[in-house]
Amino acid sequence: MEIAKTYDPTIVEAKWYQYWLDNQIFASRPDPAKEPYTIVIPPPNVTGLLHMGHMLNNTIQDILIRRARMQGKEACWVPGMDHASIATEAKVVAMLQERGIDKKSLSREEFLAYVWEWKEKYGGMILKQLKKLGASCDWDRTRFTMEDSLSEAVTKVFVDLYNKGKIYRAYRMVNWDPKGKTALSDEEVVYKEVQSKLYYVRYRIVPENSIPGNEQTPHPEIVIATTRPETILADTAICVNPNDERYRHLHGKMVVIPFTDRQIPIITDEYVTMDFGTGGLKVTPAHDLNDYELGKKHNLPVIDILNDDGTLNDKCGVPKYTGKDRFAVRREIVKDLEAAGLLEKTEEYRSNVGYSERNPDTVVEPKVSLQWWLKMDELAKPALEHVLDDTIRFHPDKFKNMYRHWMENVHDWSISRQLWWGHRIPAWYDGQGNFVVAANQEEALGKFQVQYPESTGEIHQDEDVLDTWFSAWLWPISVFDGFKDPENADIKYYYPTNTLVTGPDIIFFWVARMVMAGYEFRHEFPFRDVYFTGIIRDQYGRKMSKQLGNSPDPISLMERYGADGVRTGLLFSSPAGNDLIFDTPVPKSNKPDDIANFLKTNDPLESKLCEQGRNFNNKIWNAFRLIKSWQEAHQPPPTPSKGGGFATLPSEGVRADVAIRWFEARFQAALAELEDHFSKFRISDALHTVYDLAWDDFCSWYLEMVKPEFGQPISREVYAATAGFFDRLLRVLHPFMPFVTEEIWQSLEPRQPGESICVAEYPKAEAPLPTPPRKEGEFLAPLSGAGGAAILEEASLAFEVVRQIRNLRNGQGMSPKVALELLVSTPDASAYESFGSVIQKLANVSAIRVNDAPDRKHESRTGTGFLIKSDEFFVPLETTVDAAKERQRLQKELDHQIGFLESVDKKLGNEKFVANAKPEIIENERRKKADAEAKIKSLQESLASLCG
RNA sequence: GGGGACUUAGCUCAGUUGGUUAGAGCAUCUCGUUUACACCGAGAGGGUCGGGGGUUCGAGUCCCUCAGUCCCCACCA
Repeated sequence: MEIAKTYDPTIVEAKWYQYWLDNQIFASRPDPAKEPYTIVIPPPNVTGLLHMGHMLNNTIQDILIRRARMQGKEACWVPGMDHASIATEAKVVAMLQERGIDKKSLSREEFLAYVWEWKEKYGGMILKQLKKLGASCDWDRTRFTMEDSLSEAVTKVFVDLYNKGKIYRAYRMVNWDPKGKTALSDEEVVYKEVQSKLYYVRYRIVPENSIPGNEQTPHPEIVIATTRPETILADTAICVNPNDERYRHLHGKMVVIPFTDRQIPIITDEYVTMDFGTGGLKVTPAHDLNDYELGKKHNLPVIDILNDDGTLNDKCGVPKYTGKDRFAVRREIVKDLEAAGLLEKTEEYRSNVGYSERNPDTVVEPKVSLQWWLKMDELAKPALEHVLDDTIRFHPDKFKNMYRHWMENVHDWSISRQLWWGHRIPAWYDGQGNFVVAANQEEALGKFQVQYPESTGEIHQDEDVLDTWFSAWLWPISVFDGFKDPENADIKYYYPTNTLVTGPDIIFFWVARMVMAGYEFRHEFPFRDVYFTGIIRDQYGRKMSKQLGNSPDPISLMERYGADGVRTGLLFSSPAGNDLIFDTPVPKSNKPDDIANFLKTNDPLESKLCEQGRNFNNKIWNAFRLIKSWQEAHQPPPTPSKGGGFATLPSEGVRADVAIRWFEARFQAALAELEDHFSKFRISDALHTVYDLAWDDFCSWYLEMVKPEFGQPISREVYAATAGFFDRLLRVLHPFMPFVTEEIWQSLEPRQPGESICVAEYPKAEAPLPTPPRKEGEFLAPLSGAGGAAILEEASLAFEVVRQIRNLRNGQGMSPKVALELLVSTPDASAYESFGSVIQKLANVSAIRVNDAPDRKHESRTGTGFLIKSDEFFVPLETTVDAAKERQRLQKELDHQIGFLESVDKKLGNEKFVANAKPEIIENERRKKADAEAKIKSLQESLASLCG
């Protein structure tokens, strides 16, 4: 069989994903014999498309779930979608507008028909894209927040919370999105600092109201600084600080609103800061939260001059402004004020302005309106407590602080939205101002008969829908039908879930509220661990977003580098809890010209990270090709040997028992490291561990050790051990790169139909064993712990020797093909007994003579040497070495050692160090001193002999 | 304004209770097309650990301070 030299993921990935689906590998059902491991996906927007954030987030979830599945747990990853009320509605409104249809011209039913049509057409694309990534979700469990049974859950919860007195209806100041024409929660407002202006406006004092005898007042007017001059028309008072001497004489007077004949009083309140602006504040209760509170305190009227779409209504009292947008009016009124001599001056000013999260160009208006609210104080208590006491663990735990701060200052949640796409609020009204909350119209009628027997006529349901997050916060419960049937087998088995993987940007929107719902409705936490991924940024440090056009297309990336390549590429640089910079080139701005210029000289899909991921895949692929070639090569019959073991074949050239024992020990150490990383959610570190294990230890060292000469056979035992290692290596790699590992695993040995590496057992760490006697024939004994540590130490010495010899050749410009002789002088020869053949093979050493040349320094032969710890090495060379080069090298090393010795001597000569440091530290310093002294002595001798 | 974090090689980051003269990957440079892999192999160079001060026998690590970057919360018009 011919195996391609480079791995081609394109065909392979689709093939195996289909195989996994066909064989129901990802399907899960409660199995009391197994421990459940559950993840619910953060449901992406139903009409959303995959972006880099999803890639990272879902890769991490997939790694966790695949590993758990291989560890024999009942792994269940529930996928699904969010109806994304405001985001989807905004998209459909825009789509209709393009088609020339105005939402206002449609009935609710007509509009919703369009949304459902849109959802059918574009919905769920993201789930298909997740399959490309390799996400091992149980697709049979796919849920949608607007499907019937989840909608029922929402209604049930609403009615329940209303009956408990936690949901209420009230007039309050809310954040109003004039584009979406809906209320928003505090969390849906994004503040941006913008350059604006501070306008100093003159308000004329009404003379009739001036105090008698004081007509010659020096202040016929009061100047007020404002950033929003258009709201002058909604002012209901001017407020100054009572202690402000400048305005004492104006207390209680009236001023005239410019361009109107409306008069408002000058009131006093200590709330006003004297040293900001002019020390005077215009009070606009309808359009500013603080003014609203101030207005309530002083019983001021509320004059709302804005329509729902942000245009001015006729309450503004100036006909020419009526019907115009607030920003247009701002420009106009500034001109008018100036013309009227009422604008004293204008100053540049930076201030924070709230924008709608979903309509990012839309400035949010504070607006008083009648909305539904959810009381948060009681819900927050257990949710806060159990994060602080680590019942629910945050990774990284710095997010606990953020969480605590929000929970301690939580405001009631404004849950109603003036939209159509979403869960309609289950409240019914009669025409007389009465209402009831009920699961459906029939129940509502019943309630009316009991509560309002006098009520007559038709009832109608609330027109508004609920905030998207009001269904999302139920997700870990509702996906298992925990509301519909609280005692069903699924919810009892899978809940609480194990791990939530999400971005820190939705910690308040979603995570905090899920915790609340968990305790409120199941009296238990919804997940044990929350892993917050970083946010993906571009090379300029900007968050990747559609608006900026700075995100590479994930599907194209996967087509170029393979899903496995992109997965590993992303994770190579994913510090736990920190943002990650993705390295594809991006245009500096999203202006068409910039993009065009950018594309002329840049490849937007070029990514060193993904390349590294792809190269890693290829490396594994080629290890496979090598091992496979051995399998197919002729193997000799089992080699007879003493004691049930085997003798190394000449073609292998090394003591295979040493190679095998060493890699076994190395593998065990890596497994322990992996376990540690995973337990701390250090996923990127875990990848680095398997990367090093596979590339360096397995490919560069182990395979090179046992590799027979070209065309020569390998012994059956070594092949079996190697194939066994490779199999286990593939298993630890599989969660990170599912496709390539499946492809190789399937070809490595004949497999049964339906068999898959996805459900192959994850390698377990062996219990530590005592050092096995190093007798031939016992090499297969499992080895770790003390025995493992010893062999790992011997190996690292041997590897250092190999590196030094390679380096020496390199420095002398010698070909690797020239075999060298190696003389060793050492107090402990054991490492050379076991690893001597390894050194010979990998460094191309013809013979090692250990403690065999005590007088080698007096030998007349030319050569060169080096030191590792206390072992001295000498390589005799036929040809004369470049003496100058060699001297330079030795001198450099000598200088380093002298400096090193000085620093050690300084420490040991310090009485306080000897008195205070821990004994093992001092012992270590003494050893360092002895080593350095030995090295210096040897180096000096070498230099001397080189000169002589 | 309140809170949190970060600043280590050209770049992206490790450095877990303070203890060898600080590590990795990428990039750069040198050598090598040898027989799994040039999506490869063997090497090299590159850091006064943001600045300053302190604690300590000893500081990348702990404390203070200054500077810069970022995030969250609040929203004095």
